[in-house]
Formats: sequence, C-alpha cells, structure tokens
Amino acid sequence: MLNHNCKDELKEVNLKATSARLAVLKLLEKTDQPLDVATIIGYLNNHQIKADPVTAFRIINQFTDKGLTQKVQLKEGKFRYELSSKPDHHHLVCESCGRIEDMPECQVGLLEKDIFKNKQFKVSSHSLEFFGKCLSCQ
Amino acid sequence: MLNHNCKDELKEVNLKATSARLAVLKLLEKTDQPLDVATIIGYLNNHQIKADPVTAFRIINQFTDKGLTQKVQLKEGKFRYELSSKPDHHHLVCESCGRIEDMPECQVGLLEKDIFKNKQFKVSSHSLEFFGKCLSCQ
DNA sequence: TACAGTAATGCAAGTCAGTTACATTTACTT
DNA sequence: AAGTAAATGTAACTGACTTGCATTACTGTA
Repeated sequence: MLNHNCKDELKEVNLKATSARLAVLKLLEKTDQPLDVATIIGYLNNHQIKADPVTAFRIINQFTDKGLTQKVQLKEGKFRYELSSKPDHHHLVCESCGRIEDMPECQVGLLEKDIFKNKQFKVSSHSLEFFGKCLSCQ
Repeated sequence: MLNHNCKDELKEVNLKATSARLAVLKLLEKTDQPLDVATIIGYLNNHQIKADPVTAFRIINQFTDKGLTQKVQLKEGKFRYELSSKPDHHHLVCESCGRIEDMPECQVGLLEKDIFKNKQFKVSSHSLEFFGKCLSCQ
C-alpha cells in the first residue's frame, strides 16, 4: 500500500490508466480542498489533456464508486470531491469568501456506536461541515 | 412567541400571507422530514392551491432568507428544507430505502467554541448527517 | 511487438433543479 | 374602497449532471 503511484492505484480498482484519470488523481493528491468538476475540467484543459467535460464527470463518479474519492457537499448547487485517503476530517466553510479550511480532528465517529445502540441504525459514513466566517472576513 | 399561527409567523418576517405561503408553512409544520421543492409543489397541487413551481422555489428561498427554514443536504442532487424552529438535530439517512430519521441529541455545538479558539473561525451553523442502513434494510 | 477485446472517450442530445425578466395580479395599509 | 408595493405566472434560460451510440485507446496475451 505504500510507495505506490497513481497508475498502481488505478490498477487496484480495475480502472485503466488513461491520461485523464492519472491527471485527475494527481490533481486531487496535490490539492488540499475538495474540488468541483468544473475545476477539474479547467485543470485538464490547462494541462494539454484533451478531455470532454462528460469524461470528467464519468471519471470522478467512477473514483467515488470505487472508493477512491468521496463526495462533499457545502450547500452549493454542486458536489465537490476529495480523496478518501485523507484522514477523517471536516470543513470550515466561510460564507463570505468561500474559503474552505480543514478541521482535522473528528470525534463524531465515537457517536456511531451509540447510534446503533439507540436507533438500530448502522452508520457507514457521516458528513460534518461548519459554516461561518473565516478570520479575515469577520 | 407562543400561541401564534402561520399568519403571524409570516407577518413577523414581513412576508404577505398568501395562500401558497400559508400552505407551505403548514406542510412544513406537520412534516417530520426535510422536504424537497418537488414534494412541496405536489402538496400544493393536491390541495387545490394554484401555484406555479417557480413560486414554490421563491417561497422556500424567502423562508430560508428570513430564517424560517433551513437548507438540508443529503447527498442528493437537490436541497431539502425544514423549519428552523425544530430543535438542533441531525439526520440518519438510509442509503438503501432513502428513509430519513431524526437524531435528536447534538453535542456538536460544544465544539464551536473550540473551533473559534483554535482556528479563529466563527461558526454560525453546522450540518451533521449520518449515512448508512436503517434497521429494516440491514 | 502486434492483436484482439474490452473499456474509455467524444459528441450530441436530454434531464432535472433552480433562476431571471417582465407583465399581471393580489394583499395589505390608510 | 383605492393605491401601492409585493407576489405571482409565464416563458425562457442556466448549470450540473446523465445517457446513447459510434469511435478510440489501453492492456493482457501470444
């Protein structure tokens, strides 16, 4: 699991290593924010990787189906995506400037056992996002 | 604040008491799930209240702007809405049948002071949703 | 290294949620 | 009851995302 490159990651989930997929993976790895598809498309265009918008949607959906990425919703009219390999964390979303910060600690996982005990609901994932104002917008 | 009816609630936020707005408020009050706009439109149609879909979108947006309702996102491609007057709570979303249960307790508010201390981010709201399988789908 | 087969892509068109502009109607104040 | 600002209807539009189908490109095998 360690020391593997993008190509191997794709192989592990049975996806062919096309240039568009490799570029999307690389972009996600070097970016510290969840990205929307428009941003991914822009990146591909700026890097001489010919890819139709439809392809970007298909790629990110496959990544999500295979568990490589996860959907993030920040009350915009679209989804964002980030690598699942990022440790459990949440986002601080500034409602003024749109900046997105990470909040690394997460104690929410601890609640999941209680939920099963109290409500017989088996949690497989959760989302926790905070909305407010970042330091420079206060 | 107590003993007031839908008409008064609208007056408090400077919205005229039209039949469509009263019906939407009433629907939200009697429903225990966050509702999407399509559901609201269906309700209006089934209750002889003539209202264009555009009107339903406008109504729910105004309610949200005025703080009467809040947006909820459950990783669908749309928003849901519920009354802000509901006590702080979160949702358990069954990924098999789509059932939405409430989870009444919420300790997340306690984290908000820490976030301000550690990240200088001023939280005004948060969303916390759990995804998994309900009892009958496990 | 070439080939075949399957998976991935491009293109065009379509869906669905939500918005905007503008003319008409309605609620509410006086 | 009348005047006015707010609310609505209609039509057209945007943006995110999907689908069908024909073409192209990986990759496992020889």
